[in-house]
Amino acid sequence: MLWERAREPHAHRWSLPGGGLRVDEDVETSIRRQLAEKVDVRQLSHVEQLAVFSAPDRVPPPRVVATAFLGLVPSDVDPEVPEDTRWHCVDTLPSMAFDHASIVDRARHRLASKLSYTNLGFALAPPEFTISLLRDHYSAALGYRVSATNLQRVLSRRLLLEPTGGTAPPGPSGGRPAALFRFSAKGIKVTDPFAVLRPPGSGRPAGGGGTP
Amino acid sequence: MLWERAREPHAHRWSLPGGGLRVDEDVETSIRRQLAEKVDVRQLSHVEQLAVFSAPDRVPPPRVVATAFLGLVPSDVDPEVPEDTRWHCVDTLPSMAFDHASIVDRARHRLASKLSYTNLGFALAPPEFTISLLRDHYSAALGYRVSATNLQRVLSRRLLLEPTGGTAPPGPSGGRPAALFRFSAKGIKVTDPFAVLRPPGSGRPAGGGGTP
DNA sequence: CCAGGTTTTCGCCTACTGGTCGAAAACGTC
DNA sequence: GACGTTTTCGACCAGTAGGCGAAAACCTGG
Repeated sequence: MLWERAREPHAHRWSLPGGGLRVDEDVETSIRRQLAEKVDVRQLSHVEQLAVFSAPDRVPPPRVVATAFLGLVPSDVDPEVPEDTRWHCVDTLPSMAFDHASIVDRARHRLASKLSYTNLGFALAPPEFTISLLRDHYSAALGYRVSATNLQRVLSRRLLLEPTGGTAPPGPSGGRPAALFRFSAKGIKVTDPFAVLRPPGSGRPAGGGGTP
Repeated sequence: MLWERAREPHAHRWSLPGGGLRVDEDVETSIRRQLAEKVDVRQLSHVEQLAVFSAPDRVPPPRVVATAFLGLVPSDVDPEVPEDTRWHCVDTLPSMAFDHASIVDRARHRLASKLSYTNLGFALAPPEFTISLLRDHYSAALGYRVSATNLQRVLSRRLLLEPTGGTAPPGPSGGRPAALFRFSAKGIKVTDPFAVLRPPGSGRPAGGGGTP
């Protein structure tokens, strides 16, 4: 979501939403306040600090240090934005003001990485979703084709998919109706990473073996 | 590494090294400059932004926003520090000034997480190291026992371990001398994450099959 | 110099995980 | 009712992690 600057510097160029930090708020409160002027903040499914951008010449003087955030909105919400603001496809972004292009770059990298070691992918989808939708989001964020079969198995083996029982109507060209799922958070947040080097004794599920 | 504050507020309490950002430097340059007053900066094997701490009341007025960093030093360097500064064990830290305890907490969490999905573990060890040493670092950072056997296999399967040919002398109580390894960075940085959902066609190593 | 303790290293086995393929199911349209 | 489409499921294979236990290589004490 970009906003067309009205004033100099970089007037009429697209830039990320944001603004100054007030003395009585922390940075997350601040960015949520700034965003509230653009969209309904309750739509945000995830917000996290991205990085501090602080090159002395990143903006014309006076010097400004920016704390950039990564915010996600589920794909089902149709966020209405004010006149001077517009949603863009990340693959076809216009030229942007200041160092905002590199901020977007970092955000895309962060999201793609986190899809691998967290469950952040669910923050991209509505509360109820089909596997195909989820796969499309993964594909878009990662930049390569993802198999729905594999995605479903990997996620359901982690006990993250809970079928709602309902189905979604097929598209205009027919096809089997897709089953609906929701994110099954068994005390897990979408941001929790799963370890690769696990604690000892955690590879052994209860039971097993065989006393035939 | 903590530093004992000389002046109010929080005089005589331990705090993380740091200081004000100058107008002509970015935050990373700044923290490296601040650290240079304490230790030889060339010893740092890794530096990354941790997070911005910005609660309005985190320090007594006037308000200060801090960009915290995570810095790693290989375990073989014995960093000499000035009089007012000391290295502490992270498990037995003294009471700290401001919100610095929560900063340390976050740093420990970040390091433990990153050990799983990056090769940051190598930044904890000297250029040449034994598997046991590496395992000890992993165990300390993760907080649970790690098997040297498994660690070696996992890392060498990723082609990250390169034997130097040398061996390290055994400890005072004997034992087989340990082989020395170095980090084999084949165009890989210690910070590069490895994806769990891989691009299609990457599970197939060249060749394979069988035409006997 | 040999017996016993210690630490590292290697091989084997098992369970789990991810990737791929193809068949079957469930829909729409012609 | 035949055909195209999309989803779903099962099967197969290779790669990966965890867990022994044996062997190797060293030390010390008798």
